[in-house]
Amino acid sequence: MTGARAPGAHVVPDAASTAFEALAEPVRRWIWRQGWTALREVQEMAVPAILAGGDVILSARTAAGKTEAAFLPLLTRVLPRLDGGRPGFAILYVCPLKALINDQHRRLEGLLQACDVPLHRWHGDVPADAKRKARERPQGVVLITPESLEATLVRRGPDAARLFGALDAVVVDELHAFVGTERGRQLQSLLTRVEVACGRDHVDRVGLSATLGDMRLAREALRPGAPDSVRLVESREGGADLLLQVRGYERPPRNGTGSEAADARREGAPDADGPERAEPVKPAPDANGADEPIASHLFEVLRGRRNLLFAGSRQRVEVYADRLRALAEDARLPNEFFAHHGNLARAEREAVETRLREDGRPTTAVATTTLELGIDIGDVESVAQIGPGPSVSSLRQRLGRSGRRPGMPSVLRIYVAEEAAGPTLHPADRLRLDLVQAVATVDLLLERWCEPPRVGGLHLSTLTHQVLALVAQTGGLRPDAAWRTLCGRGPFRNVSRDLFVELLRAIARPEAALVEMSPDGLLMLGPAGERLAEGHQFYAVFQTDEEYRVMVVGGKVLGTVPLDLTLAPGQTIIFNGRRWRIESLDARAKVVVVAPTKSALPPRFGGGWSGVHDAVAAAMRRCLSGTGMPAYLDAGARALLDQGRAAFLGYGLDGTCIVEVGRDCTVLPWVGAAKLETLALTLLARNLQATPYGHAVEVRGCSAGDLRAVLTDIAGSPPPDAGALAGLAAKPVREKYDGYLTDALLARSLAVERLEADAVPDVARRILEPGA
DNA sequence: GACCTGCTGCGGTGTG
Repeated sequence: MTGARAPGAHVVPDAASTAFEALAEPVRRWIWRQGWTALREVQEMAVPAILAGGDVILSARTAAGKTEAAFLPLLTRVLPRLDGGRPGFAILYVCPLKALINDQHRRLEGLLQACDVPLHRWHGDVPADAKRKARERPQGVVLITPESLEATLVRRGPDAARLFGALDAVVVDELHAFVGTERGRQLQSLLTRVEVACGRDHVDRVGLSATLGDMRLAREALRPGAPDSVRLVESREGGADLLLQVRGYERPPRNGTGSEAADARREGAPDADGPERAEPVKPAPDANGADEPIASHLFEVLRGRRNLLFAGSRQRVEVYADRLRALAEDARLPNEFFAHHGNLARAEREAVETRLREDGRPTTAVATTTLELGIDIGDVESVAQIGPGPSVSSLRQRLGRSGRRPGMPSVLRIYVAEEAAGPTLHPADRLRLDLVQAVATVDLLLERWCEPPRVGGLHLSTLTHQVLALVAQTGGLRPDAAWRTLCGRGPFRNVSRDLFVELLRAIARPEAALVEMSPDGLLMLGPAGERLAEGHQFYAVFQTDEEYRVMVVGGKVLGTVPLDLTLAPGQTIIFNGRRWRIESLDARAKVVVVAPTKSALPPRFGGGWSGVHDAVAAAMRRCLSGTGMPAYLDAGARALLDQGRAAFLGYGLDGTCIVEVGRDCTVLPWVGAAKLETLALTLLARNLQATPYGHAVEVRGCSAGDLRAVLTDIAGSPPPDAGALAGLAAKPVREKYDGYLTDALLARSLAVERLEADAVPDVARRILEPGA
């Protein structure tokens, strides 16, 4: 393991606390009773900033005390005003997870009691009776999800002014989880709608966040249109030392001829019923199993401790949880390895979280990104990861889960397996791009760089939803009033009046029927809009698919599996880290009943490849063209990097970005996913068979010379028309309400959100002359 | 070759 300085250096706070003196009497008394000797750095900094009023972002690592940093001064602000007895909540706290609301409720209960301020939980699992009582006597602090806030506005629009008219501030927790997403856009819109409904010009917003790559984007996210008015409180307290290792492994070559194996891999499951393929391609030995050397090393270093293992996909979570459990059984040890992902039942996941947080026994949670979020699991001793991971910011979140105790380092191990070299290995595989991506990601983390969220999208699906919600909330309004609330003052700033009218026309078409105009010029819900807005599934803006429940004989629900999965009685699956046989299946009730068994295969979940940021791709090229060997690589990883660099030079990639493979070409432009996708569409528009795959664009049936000629023409031409390129894309319907829009609107939104047409000539130039 | 998040109100019946 290699020591390296983690992002975040120690900062010594001022010894004398004027912040403490500024707090209200009951708040100070509560602090005394906690036995705190001093306020944490972020709290010292937050108190004067929040007492001064205005919008504020508090940024500090997990467990630095951000929640108290916000609530100590906010309570100080509201306490003098509570005696008047005016109805209405004083503080609205919004966060993305029900589990986090429950955590925060536990955490704030004592403080709020000491101040004699009511505290309400408000989400789908809270009994309707408690919510009714909070609605009847709105006072104090309410902890709510965006969806429950949406439901309140839609169902009780006329009540909004009474509930929220007296708000002193809104707290947005886990701000980074909202930036650039559909759900974040909905939340921004909700906060504007609350202000408008109450006739308020401005209600202070306080954003809490652990990881923020770009502070300007975070400020814009908290107050769209006025980022400069948002003050920033950034604490760097508590950065631990980092012990880091990247380990490399070679797995045995796949069966079948090289090209066949590569095709099968590229196109997913082998297709057995094609007449031209008499024998299906045999799956590789590891296709459904763990890499055995990785599993044994994990078992050796993780057992007996408290760890998180990020396995990369739900299927790999199941595979490794199952394999590590088996290794524990072989060693006659009690099991300490548990699966944790989004398809497991809440009770199963909570059992793992509770064991990590409260139980002294050694425990490793094998997880997807579920445990990156702010759920309280205490401190862990080490973090391990299989594969390069999706992004730098994700790696940073994972790292923050360990090394939280004073004097304890953060420990991170990354395991990368690449296919052993053989005559049939594809050039892209010879470059060892998984290992190179892991190195690039780690290097950028050590440089403290982090992907900025992708902002600036039109989000027309969510705008459609917000039009329906606003009409339902108000009972009908003039189109120009809707535009002013949602686009003029609200977050849909890049939607002009003309584009808004085009959207209204699209969703008013008879085949959509979401809205219609009343004779006196009011925007009303159409028949389909009424049905949507009345439904239980209306309040969330993100898309979800239907799934089967997995139930053990006797009735306990383990979790869910995708509906399109081919499941039949007699088949076996690995689920929740254990092996099961399917006993029966009820398609109407969507239930799979299972019983324990000895051997089984892991279930398949959906998914795809989302690619990397431009900066990661550029760092990958620097890594391959360099000669230095990072100190954090083990012998296996060093060998893989040597192989990748030899291949890089062998293909002449220091002087070109094109590798000719038989009658095809592989193009490696070292750019991120959006530029790669746009380049492929540009080539497609010129009648070349171009497909983005991984970090490359593959061009079928085209010589390097012909491809160069086309790229020379692209480099010398104006950028292609983004809308026309978007029209060629296969999947324009991506979000929940996209299906109601016209092709023209979908192409326009895709062009803005996913493509970078303006960059295409430059990308073509750099492919032709990489050194330039 | 990926991951995650969320959800109302009412009417019927049963119980103390």
